[in-house]
Amino acid sequence: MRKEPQLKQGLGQTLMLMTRDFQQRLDNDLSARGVTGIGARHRAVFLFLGRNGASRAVDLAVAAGIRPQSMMKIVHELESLGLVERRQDPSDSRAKLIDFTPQGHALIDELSRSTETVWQQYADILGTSSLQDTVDNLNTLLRAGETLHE
Amino acid sequence: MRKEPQLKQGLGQTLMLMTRDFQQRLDNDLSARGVTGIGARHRAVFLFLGRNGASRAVDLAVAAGIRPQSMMKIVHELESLGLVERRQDPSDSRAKLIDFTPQGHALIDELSRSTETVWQQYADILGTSSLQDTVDNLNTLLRAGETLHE
DNA sequence: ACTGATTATAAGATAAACTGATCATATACA
DNA sequence: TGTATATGATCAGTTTATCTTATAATCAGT
Repeated sequence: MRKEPQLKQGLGQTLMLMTRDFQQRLDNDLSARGVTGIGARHRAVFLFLGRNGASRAVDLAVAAGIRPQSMMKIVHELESLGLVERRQDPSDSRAKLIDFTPQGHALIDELSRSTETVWQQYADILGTSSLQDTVDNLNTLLRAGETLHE
Repeated sequence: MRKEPQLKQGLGQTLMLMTRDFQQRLDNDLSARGVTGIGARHRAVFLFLGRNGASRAVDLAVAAGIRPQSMMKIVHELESLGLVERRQDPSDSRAKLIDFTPQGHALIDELSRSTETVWQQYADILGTSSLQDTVDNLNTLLRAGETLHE
């Protein structure tokens, strides 16, 4: 019915919709295993902490591409859910380190499993190596533009 | 400079940040040629109309991945800027067709030129064929998941 | 010690999308 | 023909996510 999209003009749209697609698949898988009430921005924090260990709010914000003040709200929400805690950074008395609580540790496991599931769903469509190439290419573009956004 | 932030980002994060990167590059290029005040969601409408011709609000909404009620607001904004107009759809008296005004036509040209520029920036990093493959793969994933989101 | 940068944080504003409801018209079918 | 259901546009109000502005504490370099 509708025309074939012109890829050059549709790149922005493709990226936006793929972002949604991924998050929706993740939502679906998490819901299926009974994990609810944790949105995409919460998950971003969790996955970052899982990869990088206890972190400062400012680093979480940079990774999420938002302001530290905006990240505070997310952290407070996770804190009041008992999933993360803030403790003093011993190396800098201005800073606080955000880290998992034991409950948070349980959740990161679920989350990791779900991201793995979605990855596999994508791999089933594209094949593992094409998917890997695609993600590598995106990350290459991202790193190339890193200096651009400050 | 502080610690390295993102060496191995998760896929979700990569997609989210790439979406931002693209929009930011587009913003930069448009600003450089004096086009301002048109955000990403406005551009999405414009590019869709450029590809598909006069369209219904509901189709614009689907393409943007948002609700028709949300799309209304965007259309109203573009209308009050004199960039699009709504006219009766002759084939369905419930429906209205959203289309460019002459001013809108001028803007779509600028916009096309800028998307071309950003595409070229990316091509300079990855090479044309890798970039093309990457976008093709994303679109494949997107089409595969189309039935999933309704 | 002074200066400027960094970190956390609060408060309020703004943006962008949502839900729910209404109205008009179209389409299917008994 | 008439009635039920679906579609399309649209409004009002709400929620969510982020931004801007501002404050206070601490750090690092001169």
